[in-house]
Amino acid sequence: MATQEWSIQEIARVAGTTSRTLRHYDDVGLLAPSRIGSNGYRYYDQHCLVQLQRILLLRELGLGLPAIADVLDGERDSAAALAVHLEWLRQERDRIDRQIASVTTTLRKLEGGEQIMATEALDGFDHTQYKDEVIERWGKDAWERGDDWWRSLSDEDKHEFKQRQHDIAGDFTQALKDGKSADSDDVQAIVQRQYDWIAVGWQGKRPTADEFVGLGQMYVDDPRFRANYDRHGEGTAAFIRDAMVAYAERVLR
Amino acid sequence: MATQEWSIQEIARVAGTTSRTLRHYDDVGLLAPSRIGSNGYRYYDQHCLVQLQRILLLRELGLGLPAIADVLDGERDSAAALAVHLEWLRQERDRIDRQIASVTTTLRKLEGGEQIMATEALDGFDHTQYKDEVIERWGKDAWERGDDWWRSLSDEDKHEFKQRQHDIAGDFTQALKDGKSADSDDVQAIVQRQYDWIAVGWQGKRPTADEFVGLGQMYVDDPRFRANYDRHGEGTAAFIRDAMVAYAERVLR
DNA sequence: CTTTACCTTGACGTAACGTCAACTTCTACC
DNA sequence: GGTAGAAGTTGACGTTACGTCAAGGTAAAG
Repeated sequence: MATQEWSIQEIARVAGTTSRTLRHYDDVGLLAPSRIGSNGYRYYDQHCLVQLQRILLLRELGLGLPAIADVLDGERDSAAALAVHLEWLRQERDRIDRQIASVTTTLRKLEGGEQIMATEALDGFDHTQYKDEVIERWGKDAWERGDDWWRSLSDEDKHEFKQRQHDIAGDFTQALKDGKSADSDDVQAIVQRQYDWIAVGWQGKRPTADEFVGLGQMYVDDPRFRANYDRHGEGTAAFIRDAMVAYAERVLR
Repeated sequence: MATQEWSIQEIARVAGTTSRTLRHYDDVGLLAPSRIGSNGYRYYDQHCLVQLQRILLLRELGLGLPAIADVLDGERDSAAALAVHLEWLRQERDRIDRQIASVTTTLRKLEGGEQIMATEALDGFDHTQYKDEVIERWGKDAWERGDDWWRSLSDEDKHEFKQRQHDIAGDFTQALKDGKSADSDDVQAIVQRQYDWIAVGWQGKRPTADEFVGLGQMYVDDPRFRANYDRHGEGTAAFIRDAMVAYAERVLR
C-alpha cells in the first residue's frame, strides 16, 4: 500500500533538492520528518513528500518560507498568498525598472563627458534632503506643493535657481571677508536678494518676519544647511543669519 | 577656506544617511574618517564628504559596496562598473518577469478550481528532474532532443503521455498483487506496452536489450524512479525490472 | 574487519546595515 | 564642580535561506 519511507538524501533526490535544505526546513519548523530513528536519522513518508513538493513549488514562485508555512498550516489560502506575492513582485519589477532608467541616464551623461560625481554631488542643494524638516516645520502640504513645483522645473531652471543661491552665498562670504557688518546697507541688499530667492522657492508666498528669522536660524542649526553655506567660507552661515535677523527687524516688521 | 570638519552625526545628516552606515563603511574599508580624535571620535572633512556622496549615489543606483570600492579606488571605471551593473539589473528584471508570469498562471489555474498542489506535484514525472542522469547516461544531445520533443507537446499530449505510464504502472501493480510472475504472458504483455511507451519518449528510437535492462535497473536504483513506481504499490519497481529483464531476454535478444 | 557512504549536530559566511547594550566623553547648566 | 543629557565608542545579534566545512557516530558492502 505504498507506505514507503525515504532517507533524507533519497527524498532530497526525489524532490530535487538537498539534504541540507531538508534539515533547514526541519529546523525552522516548516517540514518535520515523519519518523526519527533511534540513531537520530530522519525518515520521510509519502505525506512528507507531498508537502515538500508543495513547498518547493511555492518557493520557485518566489514565496518566502514564512508565507509558505502559512499556506501549509492552512492559516492562509494559497490563492491569497500568491495574490499578495504577485503585488510584491510587481513592485520589485517597478523598482528595478526605475534603477535601470537611472543607470542608463547616468551612463549617457558619463559618455557625454559629464563629471556627475564631483559636481552634482557637491551641489549640496538636493531639495529632497530637507523633506522631513520641511514637513515638520510647515506641514505636509507645503512639502508637496514645493516638490511639485520643483519637479515642474526644467533642468535649466533648476540649475539657474541653484546658481542664484550659489551667487548670493558667495557674495555674503565676500562681504564677511571684507569686514562689512551684517546690518550694513551693502549686506542688507544681498539679504534682499536672498529674500526674493526664497519667495521664488515658496512659489510667491513671501515669508513673514518670524519665518525669515526662523529660516536664518535653521541655516546655522541644521548641519546640512550650515555645511552648504560654510562651504563658501567658514562663518558664512552665522553671518547670513545675523543679516537676515537685521533685515527682518528693519524691513519686515 | 572652508577647511571644515564634521562629527559623524553631522556628516551623516549632511549626506542624508546614518552614523551607523558611516561606521560600517569605516569597518569595511570603504570610507575612513579624515581624522580620529584622541578620544576615538571620527571626524570627516570636505574630501570625505565628496567620497561619501559618490558612494551614496552609486548605492542608489543599486551597486554593491565592493563594486563601489573598486570605482573609488580607481581600479575600475565608473562607466564600466555601471555597464556591468546594468546587465545584472536587466537579468534581474527578466527573472522577476518570469516569476510574475508563473504566479499569474498558477493563480488562474487556482481560480479555475484546479488543485495544482495535490495532483501535479504528485505526478512524479517532471521530466526535468532526470536531466543530470539522462545527460550522464546518454549524453547531452539525447537530453536536448528529448527536451525539445517534450516542450513541443501540447498540455493534452503531455497529460496523455503521463497517463499512459500511470496506467501501465497500475497494471503492473495489479499483476503483482494477483501473484502473477514477471515472465508470465500477461505481465509480458504489459512490458510490451512499457517498451512502446519508452520508444515514444525516445522519439521512435527503440531501446536495445541492454538499454532496456539498464532502464529497468535504474527504476530500482534511482530513488526518484523507485518512488514513482512504488507509489502504486510497494515492490512495483523491482517487479517491473524483473519483467523488463525477462522481456529483454525473450524478445529483444 | 575495514572501507566507504551516509547520518548527526554545530558553527561560520553571506549584504548591508538596524538595533540594542554597556561604557566613555563632551556640553550645558546650576 | 557636580550632574544630566546628548553624542561618541566598540561589540554583538538579527535579517534570508540555505552552502559549506568540521568532527564524530552509524550503516551497508566486500
